[in-house]
Order: sequence, then structure tokens, then C-alpha cells
Amino acid sequence: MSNFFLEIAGSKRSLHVQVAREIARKILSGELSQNEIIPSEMTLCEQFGISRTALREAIKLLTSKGLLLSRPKVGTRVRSRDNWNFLDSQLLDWVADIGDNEAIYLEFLALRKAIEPEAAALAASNATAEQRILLSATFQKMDDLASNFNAEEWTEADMEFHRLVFLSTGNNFFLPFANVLCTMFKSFIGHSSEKGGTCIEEHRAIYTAIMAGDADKARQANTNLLNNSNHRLPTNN
Amino acid sequence: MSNFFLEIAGSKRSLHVQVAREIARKILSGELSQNEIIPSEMTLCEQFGISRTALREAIKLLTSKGLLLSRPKVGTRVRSRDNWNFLDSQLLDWVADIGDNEAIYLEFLALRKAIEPEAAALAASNATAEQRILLSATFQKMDDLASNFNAEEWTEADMEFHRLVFLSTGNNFFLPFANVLCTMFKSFIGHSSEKGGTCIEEHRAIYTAIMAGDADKARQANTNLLNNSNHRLPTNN
DNA sequence: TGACACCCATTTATCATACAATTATGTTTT
DNA sequence: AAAACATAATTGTATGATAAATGGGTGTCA
Repeated sequence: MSNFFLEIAGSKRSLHVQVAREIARKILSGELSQNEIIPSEMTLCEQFGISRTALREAIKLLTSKGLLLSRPKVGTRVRSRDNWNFLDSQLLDWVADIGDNEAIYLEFLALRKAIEPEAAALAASNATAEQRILLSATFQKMDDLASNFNAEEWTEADMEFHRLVFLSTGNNFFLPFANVLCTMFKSFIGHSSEKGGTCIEEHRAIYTAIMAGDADKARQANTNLLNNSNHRLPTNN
Repeated sequence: MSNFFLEIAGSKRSLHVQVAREIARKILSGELSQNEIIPSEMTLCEQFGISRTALREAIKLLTSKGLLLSRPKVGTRVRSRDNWNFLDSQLLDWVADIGDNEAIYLEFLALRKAIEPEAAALAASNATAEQRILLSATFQKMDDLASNFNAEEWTEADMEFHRLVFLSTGNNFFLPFANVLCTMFKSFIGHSSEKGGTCIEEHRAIYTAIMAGDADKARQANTNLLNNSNHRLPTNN
């Protein structure tokens, strides 16, 4: 399978993304404070040693995510925090570089508790035949890995399972959570699963309910997973 | 108060945003199908009659929202639907221009039912003193308008109330919903409120619970609002 | 025949420069 | 004092050139 679909929009290789990432870091860390006017384009070009073209594309990228707002004559301003789109996986990726990861992880868990049970319920009602096949294959893999544990493969399958749930809701507004969840898995949860922490039975309950088309049971099962599982805080090993 | 904070990122005046909007329309409407390679930069420049600079900034904007992905030699491709960030208010604004609005409205309502009760619960627990003051002022306005109805002002206050709930959660991941909700209000719900449809008592229950710091009651009250209210489908009067 | 290294053409990526549009600020005029 | 105006600073757009990336073709060799 091509890895095209797994690629993150705006390859990290490109210059303007690297610069955007650096500016984002300064904003997210508070080095640049909210509502502050950042240096002019020419100044930043010199600081980064890049052309105006590349710098402007970086600024446009950050503008699109709600971090900046440019106006002629007045300059480019850091927008207030409530305009930052934390549900953008690229931005989330940058956030992960800053820390404090523990707080972010807990906040995300709160979001999962709100959204994921409902996503499971919708998936139970709306998943297509094709999506059910994918879900079956992925759960099968999880089941195998539960008895023959492999941390890396488990994390991958676990992530894919929850991702498929979001994709199976048949609701456009739930789709973005699939990517956000993947980013969080890779950034925070990746190394938090250990043998014995697979929660395979909780996952089985979700899987079974979705396949049976039982929305209420799927919702409850996913709630149970998020409450009972021994999801750990990220460890920096 | 300056209207700076109400501005949408990337003024609609700028050329590259206009072009991005037009390309987005073609993608969202299916005129450009998923995984399709769009014409080369030079071709598009001629089609739109703009410079490469402006076109590239437009493409970068769409890339940032998950609609496009560019690679040297191969070209710029329309990404598959599950990469489109529907939780971006600018993209949502473009979606609103396409329709079919009825389906989108219902999908969004499903999202609200998942996320808003939990947001209300978090707000009850975490709202700051300052946020409680804002919430009080806004609800007071709603209460006044309920007995002395004015459609436009009511919609504004209603929107502000729910927006404040998201901002009061103290959770970064709930913040973006504030803007998304506002966009939806302006695009879809704006003309759906009529006299008698204010649900003032349901709103009062949410407000009271949040001010009392009763998370469970706030969650339940918001659930009631979304289930019992006579939210209507958008009417095209 | 097939695998591998190499070259080539196409497309995006970046750079450099010039000019236009916007608007806060200060200045002049009434 | 108020209003109209001019100025300067900054972003917005245009243009042309060069660099980098890469799919596809070509040829070599086993």
C-alpha cells in the first residue's frame, strides 16, 4: 500500500514548514505573547536567512491555523489563544514538541471521553460493509497481538481501530478526530502501552457492539474503555 | 471595542483567499474528485488570471486544511475526504456556500450532542471568575430578550452563550468548537430562531448549573436543550 | 529477461526584485 | 478644534529566474 495516504499535509522537508514550525514553537511556548506584533517580514527574512516567498508561506500556514493575522501597515499579530485550532493535527504535532505533555494528554483524554463514545454509537449505526470489514481485520490483529504481545504493533493496531471508528461514523465532523487521534497516539501514547495494558476485552465489547449495530452498547463500551483502562501518562524513557 | 477579535483569519478581501475559496468550492462540490491531480500552477495562473505568488498562497492555504497535497514533479493532488479538516471554521464557511445545508446541519447537531454537554460539565467545574461574569451578562441579555424578543439580537446572544461555555472549559481542545459553533450559527442557524423558540428555561438550567459548579446537572441540562429544543432546519427565506 | 544505475524532462520549491494597495500617523488646512 | 490631506511603513501582488525533487525512460550488464 502506498504511504501517500499516511503523509502529513505539508511535508516537513519544505522550508516554509520548518520556519512555520519554529515560529509556532515560539507562539505556543509563550516566547511570543498573545496579541503581540511580530517583526516585519523583512526582519524575519534576515533572521531566518530565507526569502520573503518562503517566509510569507510560513506565515500563511500559521494564519490558516489561527495563530497569526496579518494586515498591511500594522503588521502581523499573534492571535489570542481561543483562535488557535488545536484540532488541527499539524498544529497538534507542534504542540507535542513543546510540552507540558502531561497536561495536554489529560485534556485530550477529556475530549476523547466526550467524543469517542458517541463516535462508536454512530459507527454502530452507520458503518458501511467495507468499513466493517476493515474493522474486523483490525480487531482480529489486536486479538492476536493481545496473546502474542508486541508493543509497537499493538500501538499501531490500537490506533487504527479507534481511527476506523471515527471514519465509520458517516459524519463529516467526526472525521478530523481520526487524524487528531493518530497524532496524539504517535506523540504521547505511543510508549505508554505495556504488556497487560491492552484492554482487549474492553475493545472486544466495542467491536462486537458496532458489528451488531447496537449503538447504545457501543457507546457504553467505549465509555468503559476510557474510564477503566489503565491508560498511562506518557513516559519519557 | 475593536472588531479585531471578531475578524476571520485571512481576510476575504485578499486575492489568494478568494482563489482558495473558489478551488475549495470545486473540491467540496465534487467538481474536482478525490485523489485527482489538479492542473499545474502555470495553468491555474492563466485560468484565474493571477500571479504564481497568489496562486501558490491559495494552494498552501488549502493544503493546510487537508484539501490538497503538492509534490514536485507529480503535481498537486486533491486529498481524500477523511483528511479534510471540517473543524476549521474557514473551511466550514466554504462548506456552507455549497450545501446541501440540511445534511450538514444534522451532522453538526450530532456533534453538538456529543461535545456540548461535556463542555457544559467542564465549564461548571473550571470556569474562572471572569468567565462567570461574562456568562452572567450574556444570560441576562438572553433572559431580557426572551420576554422582549428580537430575532437578530437573540441569535447573537444565544451564540455568545454557547461560545462562552466552550471558552470556559479550561480545555484547549474544546476551544476550537467555539469558533466552529459561531460559524455554524451564522451560516445555518441564524434565521431558524423565531419567537417562542428561545428555549429560555433550558438555557437557564444550563446557566444555573454552571454557576453552581454542578457538572452533572450542567451536562444533563445541555443534553435536554439539544434534545427538546425546537431547533429547526435552516430555512431559505 | 530482469535488475540496476544513470540521465532527462516536468513540476513544484525557493529566490530576488519591483511595484501596488492599505492604513496608522502626523501635518496642514479650514 | 475638526476635518481633509500627505507621508511613510507594512503587507499584498506580480514577474522572472534558478534550484530541488522525482517519475519515467534509457541503457548497461548479468
